[in-house]
Amino acid sequence: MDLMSGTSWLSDEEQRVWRDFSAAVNMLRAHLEAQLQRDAGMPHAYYEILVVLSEAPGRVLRMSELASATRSSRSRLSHAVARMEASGWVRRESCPTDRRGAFAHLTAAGLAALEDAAPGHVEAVRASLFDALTPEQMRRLGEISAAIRDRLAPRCAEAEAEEMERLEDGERAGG
Amino acid sequence: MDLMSGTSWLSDEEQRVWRDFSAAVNMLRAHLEAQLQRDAGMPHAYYEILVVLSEAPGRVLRMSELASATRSSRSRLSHAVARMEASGWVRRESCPTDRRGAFAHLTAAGLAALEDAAPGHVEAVRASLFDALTPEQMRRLGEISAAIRDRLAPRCAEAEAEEMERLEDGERAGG
DNA sequence: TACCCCTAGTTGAGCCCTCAATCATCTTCG
DNA sequence: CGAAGATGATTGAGGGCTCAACTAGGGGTA
Repeated sequence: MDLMSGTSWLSDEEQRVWRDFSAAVNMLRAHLEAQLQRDAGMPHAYYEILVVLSEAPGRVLRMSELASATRSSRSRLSHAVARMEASGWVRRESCPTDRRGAFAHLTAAGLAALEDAAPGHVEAVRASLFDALTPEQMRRLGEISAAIRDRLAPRCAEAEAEEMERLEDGERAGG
Repeated sequence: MDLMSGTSWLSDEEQRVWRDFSAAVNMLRAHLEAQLQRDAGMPHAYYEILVVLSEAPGRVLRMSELASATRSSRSRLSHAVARMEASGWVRRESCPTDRRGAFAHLTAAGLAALEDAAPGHVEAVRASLFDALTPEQMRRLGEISAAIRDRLAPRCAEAEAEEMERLEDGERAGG
């Protein structure tokens, strides 16, 4: 058997679903990103950071926890928080018990920025997503999303683990 | 009545659906983007351009048509095609009947790059999306996606039209 | 103590995207 | 014809993201 014929291509229906899904998601993302950027002067990723911080006890979180809560890489979060600190929305403080660590505090200005941004964003989400769906579709979308999330979440850990093994094993395979 | 109380916030269920959806979509995008970048050395946006071009009659398309087929801005497409031309995947040619216009041709190298990239990408889509869903969920996702797409597609045109009107009308509203 | 490895976080380069401005050309209409 | 405006496409600046390298501090072991 050869490689190409081993590939299982998408059926017509799968292809149609994939293209519609892709189009819908791209348009939705672009729409919400533009709304937030235009009306609140922040990218959606920063909005999510503000939301997570605002819900944390004391409105403080370790950088690592903030990264995993926003499903973001440390690097990305670090860049983002640096910029948000320059905007006065977040303040960084080093951890006394582990001097490698850092806390990210939501400032009053950051909370205010979030409160300014939220109504417009929520309305945009409602108008572009929920208003397009029946209640049943909304419920279905929740189930489908959870299934995709649960399928993908372990993969990230797996990928890391495999990478580890590969590095540790070196090359043992001969033929 | 005041502004804030006029905001209709999301219900608990809406909020849960939105967060799951958001997480699922972000993870899926990141996963597919990384797979394509790692295994084929191209971003997903470029892959889509190659797909659309490969399906066009003669494997040629006007820049504008390519832009609208990929739901991309002219600017973005222009940058992308410039880079893809440097990779030898696309060749640009000016239109003889309208000298403002340009054609984008898929080259043999571009087609080869697409054919190399496709199996891995398709398998990633299958593994991370379709394998997570039952056949019924897949069908539902298609319907939901189409609904969102149809809801958003006219909005783009509307937004432009409103922008036009706003510019033409000037400010007539006094209060 | 010295060594080694692991973890927390930052940094810089390079790439892609958006926005606004620009260029060149077509079109319309007086 | 000629000026004004619309259209097709490009450009450059600025910002966010990823990847890989790096800094710095913790934790175990001999």
